[in-house]
Formats: sequence, structure tokens, C-alpha cells
Amino acid sequence: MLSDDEKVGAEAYFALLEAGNLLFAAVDQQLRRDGEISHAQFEILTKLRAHPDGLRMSDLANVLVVSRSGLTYQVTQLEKRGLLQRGSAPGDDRVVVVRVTPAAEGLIDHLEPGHVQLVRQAFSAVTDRRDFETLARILGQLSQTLRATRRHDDG
Amino acid sequence: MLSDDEKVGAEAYFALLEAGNLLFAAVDQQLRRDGEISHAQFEILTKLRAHPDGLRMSDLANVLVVSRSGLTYQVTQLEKRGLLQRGSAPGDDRVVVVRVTPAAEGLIDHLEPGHVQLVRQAFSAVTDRRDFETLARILGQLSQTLRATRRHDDG
DNA sequence: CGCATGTCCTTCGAATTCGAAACATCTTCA
DNA sequence: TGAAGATGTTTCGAATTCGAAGGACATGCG
Repeated sequence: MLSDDEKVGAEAYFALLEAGNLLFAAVDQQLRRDGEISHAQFEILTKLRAHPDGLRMSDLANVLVVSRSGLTYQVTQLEKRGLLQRGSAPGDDRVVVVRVTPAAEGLIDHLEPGHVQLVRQAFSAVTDRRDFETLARILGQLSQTLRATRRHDDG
Repeated sequence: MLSDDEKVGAEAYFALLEAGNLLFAAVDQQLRRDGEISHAQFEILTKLRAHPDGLRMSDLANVLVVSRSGLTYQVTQLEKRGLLQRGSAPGDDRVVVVRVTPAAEGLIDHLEPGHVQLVRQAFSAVTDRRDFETLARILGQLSQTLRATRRHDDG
């Protein structure tokens, strides 16, 4: 038998997976419709846009929580579409640094308004600003904990 | 430029996707290691266990937030392993009703302790019980909103 | 009844994901 | 220098996912 604390914990756990799943699916559908791009690819581009100097493949994979090989696949797709470029890093020829192209910035600008609106709509039932802050804080703690125990010995 | 409200909203949005992703990945890894089963399959079994009379394929797909065809695939896999059974529904020969087998209940019982411990560990940084309640409440609202606007006209 | 339409599940092909293994390049240390 | 191990990325095969199309049954209406 579960204690009351465990019950509310399990509830939060299931709710997190469900909400995350639904939110991802909703955003994915919209992005595919409006911009012929998947949510996974969109996340790559937006993360890269926040790093004008580019990111190494491994770092990008860690940020996005995907495997290195999975990232290789998507980066190849995006490079074929001219939305990003692979480059080399000075001083280490093993490293591949990825940067967005102006075309990608244009695409992001094109998609951003609808994207923001969809997310706002999804959260429309959350009216108290403190709820947002609580949500962001707890989920941030959760991510931090999970990243800390995440295996580092890949490949 | 985003307002402060939009900033905290965007933060919550990104945190939700990230935490959900990390949590799913962590649980998936553990279940594969301890029980030779994926998180997706484990969720099917646990949902079904909560419904001793079985569930129709469509209803199960909706609950789990997966496509009908994707569910068909996983149900076939699980049936091959003897963890669930397909049956017919009285009065409508189109419908397939799925039920867990005793073997699946045994597997769930075997995996449950480690599963609970992992989740508890993931949430270990969340110490205030009201935070759990807030989390469950907000994410529940979010799921409800997203389900309401979800497309019902599937393949 | 008999056809049109709707519902439910599965099949099919394409896209995406992962982990293991392969490859290439550093770094360390003798 | 050069071998051994570490690090970074890609290739490969297998598993999983989706949406569209197909097939089977149900329902409504003439």
C-alpha cells in the first residue's frame, strides 16, 4: 500500500509523462503543418540559434537529451535542407561544430508566432503566475537530479 | 520581446519537455535492464492492469497518447511474449479488447519496487508536499486542455 | 433488403531512434 | 617517437513510431 505522499508523488509522475507527451505531440503536429519540420528538428535549430558560436555534436546531444547517433541523423537531414552547417573546431579535428544558417533563422521567425500561441493556449488554464514559477522551479530541480544520475559513458 | 509572464511561461514549457524526456529515458533504461521491457510496453501493461475487464484498442491508444497503428505493433509484441491477450467484445465484432495475463502481473510486481524507487529518487529534490500537489494539479489542467483540442479524426 | 457512410483494427512503407561497433583524432606516458 | 587508451563522430542493423490505405463489421436510410 502506498502512503499519501507516495500517492501524490505517483500522480505527479504520471501527469508529467502524460502532459509532456501531449504537449510534444501537439507542437510537433503544428510545426509539421506550418513549416514542414519536426519538433525534434525545430528544437535543434532553436537551441543552436541561442549559441551563435555553434555547438559541438556531443554538447548538443546532451542539451537535447538524444543519443549522439540520433543527432548525427537529424543534423545530416538539416544540413541537406540548408538549415545548418557543420564546421570544424580549431585545435581538435575530431570535433564537429554545428551552426544555424540564415535560412534557419528565417524559418524560426516564420514559425515562432504560431508556436508561441499554441503553447500559450496549452497553458491557458494556468492563470496564477506563481503556478508557473512553481512549475518551472520543480521541473528544473527534477531535470537537474536526472542529469546528475544520467550515464556519462556513452557509445 | 517577451513579457515577464511569457518568459516564465516559456521556461515552464521548456522545463516540462526536458524533464519529461529525461524521466522517460531514465525509467526506460531501468526497465530494459531489470525486466527486458520498454517503458512503452510497461505503460501498456500497467494501464491494462488497472482495468481488469480489459480495454478496447482505441481507448487504450487514447489513454497512452500513441497512434492506433503504433499500439497494434506493441500489443502484438506483448501478445507474443504472453503478457497480454486479445479478445473480442460482445455485440461488436470490430472491437478488440485487450487484457493482461497473470504473467504480466508477475512481471509488474517484479519491476514495481525498483521503478518506485527510481521515481522517488528523481523527485528527491522536491521536499514540500504542496509542490507535488501543485505539480499534479497544473499538469492535470495542461493535459485536459491538450486532450480537448486534440484531433479526434485519426487514420 | 442494399448501398452509403462511419467505426475499428491492421498492414504497409517511410522516417526516426537507439546502442554497438567502426573510424578518426587526441593525449599520455615511457 | 610510438603504443595504449581516451574522446568525438559516424555507420550499421534492429526496433519503434506514424499516417495513409486497406479490410471487416455496423448503422442509417431509401
